[in-house]
Amino acid sequence: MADAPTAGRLLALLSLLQGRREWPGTLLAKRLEVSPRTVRRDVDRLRSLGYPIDSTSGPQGGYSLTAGTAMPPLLLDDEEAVAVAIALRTAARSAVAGIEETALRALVKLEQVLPSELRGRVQALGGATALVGGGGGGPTVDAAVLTAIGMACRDEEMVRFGYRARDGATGVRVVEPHALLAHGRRWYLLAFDPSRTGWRTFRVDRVDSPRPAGRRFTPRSIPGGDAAAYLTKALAGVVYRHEARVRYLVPAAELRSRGSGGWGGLRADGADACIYETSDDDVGWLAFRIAFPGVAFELLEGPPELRERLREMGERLLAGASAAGAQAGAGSSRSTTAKASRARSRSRRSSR
Amino acid sequence: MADAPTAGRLLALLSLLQGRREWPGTLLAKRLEVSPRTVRRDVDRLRSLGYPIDSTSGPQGGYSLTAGTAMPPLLLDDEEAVAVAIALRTAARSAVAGIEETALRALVKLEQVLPSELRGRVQALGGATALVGGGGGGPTVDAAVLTAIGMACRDEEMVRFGYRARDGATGVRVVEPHALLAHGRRWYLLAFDPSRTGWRTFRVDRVDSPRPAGRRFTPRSIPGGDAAAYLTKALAGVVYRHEARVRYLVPAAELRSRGSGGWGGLRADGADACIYETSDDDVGWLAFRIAFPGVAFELLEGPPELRERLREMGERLLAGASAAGAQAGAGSSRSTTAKASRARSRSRRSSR
DNA sequence: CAATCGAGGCCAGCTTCTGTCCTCGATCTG
DNA sequence: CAGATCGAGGACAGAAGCTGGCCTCGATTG
Repeated sequence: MADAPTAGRLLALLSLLQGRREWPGTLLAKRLEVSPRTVRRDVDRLRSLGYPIDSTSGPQGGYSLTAGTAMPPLLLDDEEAVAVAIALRTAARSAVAGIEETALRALVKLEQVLPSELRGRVQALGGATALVGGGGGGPTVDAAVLTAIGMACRDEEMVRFGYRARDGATGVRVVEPHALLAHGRRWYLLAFDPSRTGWRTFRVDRVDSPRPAGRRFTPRSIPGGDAAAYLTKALAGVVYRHEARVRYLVPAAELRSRGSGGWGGLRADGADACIYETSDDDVGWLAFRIAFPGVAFELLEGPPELRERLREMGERLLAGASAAGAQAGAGSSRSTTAKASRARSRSRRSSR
Repeated sequence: MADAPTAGRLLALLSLLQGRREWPGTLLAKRLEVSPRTVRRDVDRLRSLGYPIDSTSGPQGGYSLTAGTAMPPLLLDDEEAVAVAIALRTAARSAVAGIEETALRALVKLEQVLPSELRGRVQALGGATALVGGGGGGPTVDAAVLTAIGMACRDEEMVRFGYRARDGATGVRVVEPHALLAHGRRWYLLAFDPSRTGWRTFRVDRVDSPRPAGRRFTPRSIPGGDAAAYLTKALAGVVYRHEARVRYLVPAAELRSRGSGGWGGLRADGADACIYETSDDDVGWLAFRIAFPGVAFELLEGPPELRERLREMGERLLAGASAAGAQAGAGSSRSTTAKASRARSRSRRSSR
């Protein structure tokens, strides 16, 4: 019983139409094993369901799905689904500003229905993937952790996880998850902790193996009403361990167009320079962020460790550039300019 | 006529099930405006169509869509669709190795049906996005160009575009597009050029405003049968302007785990080091690629310009860290600020 | 144990769908 | 320009398929 011939055929038709631009009606009829008349009727049905289907007459005419006003269901094949999952994982980890939360929501939706075999492929591919700009280190957010929590948020289900507090102490929490918010490069979970009868924010990169606790809860209203506002307020009190102020010798727009300037404030300083203020718990990541644009800069303010780290990076470059190739390299010895020798003489310490 | 009540309801049901984990049958019945009995039948229908729907009995029971063996159609809302589109655009531009082509295919599928209003939002958000690792420069591939060509490939439709050849000469081409392939950080179009009666590879970043030429073609078989193999062979003859060989003082696996080692060959050199061979037309990008891992290295072989560029980068870092512009080449640096000199005077390594 | 909720068989009635006609209009090709 | 191809869509009869009631049964929760 219940094989729903028409409904299934409509889905198949949608799938076919998404795979190619133009389909002649007769071909569709053959594929769907119905008469051409029925195909025409099916197309009508889809249209009346809101899917915009163009049709052209004459030889080489046919049907094609076009852009309308509503999103039709996306019918992805296995490979495409894996690609979308991986793309969303990296996007959720802040490859692009402003879409993290939405990307995560879509990812949760996808992972819920992703066949386990495909999930394995996503793991395999995505696991090997480095974070964008990850060269400088910084905490890593596991996409699996994110989606697990995201699912709990969506389903209003309590979640249990291990948490490593800032002082290093670890413990198990069971909380009512309310929202996952990306702030800067980090993800925060805003949740109500019943055992402490209060709202808490958790850094997701410190969350360990979250799993549904099995109990439902009815959402409480967040103080202030807005999760983002609450988080901002909660974070305002937190000062990252290391702060830095940098002056770049290029206009602010230049930096922004290169994708820098996030995770802190960037403002113009005259027409040809700009000031970048940022902070982080991790000196390595802070240094990488500053050096990333590859533009001349001055470190106006910052902890000694940061200066040291930047020097190390610089000396590593000088050392590497001056290395063995000079004696063995074919024609590359020409480049011993005054600037280079001066640089070498300054970098006595070998890297690592 | 033709309102297809059941088919539409099945789609709606799928959409509802994707939006939440558990739905009680009675709630679904109310939402879909049918009797609970019909809901049960609809669930049966979906199951017989291959969608795995779990159900739990008892109070707080309900239906939920779970992972099965086939991908169900993804029903995204507008925001999610935008997020997916942007995520795929960045993924196609090689954020993750190995899924570029598939991501592009999915993107083509999505863009075909993306409502124009949403397309505008994708443009607005995606346009502001910098390329991954874009700090070092290198050619930019426009996602719109990619999808336009990708659509032509899929639909076996001839495509017309402006092309800037390697020597700088520009011209208009009308070709039969066969495959888009990502190689290293670049995209290549493998196409048959009827006006020259031969196969050509085009670098997509040199393609300008592609648009469908309006004519169809029947695909020819690619010499050798495999597009990827053909491209590899075609590119083997091409030597990039600048070649480099670098020795990193960390194991190869370490680099790979950080997302480096692409766009060239990476092989182990003993247990604690590895050799990286790569080439590029652009020295700046080459230098960035080498410096990106933030690991001690030796430049074994490379053009003088590359050494010079690496030194420049190193000196910029040292200069910036010291914030003493006295000998910096930029010349624009002003007097050492009190803050900066104070900071320098206390620079000493500290623990983490 | 009682209440809740899904599973599913059965049936009557009716809506809906399909295939097969048919004509008409658009489009491309020779 | 004529003919071929292909979509649009009306009409119709017969065959499915679908729905909403009913019912019983089993699982789960409190």
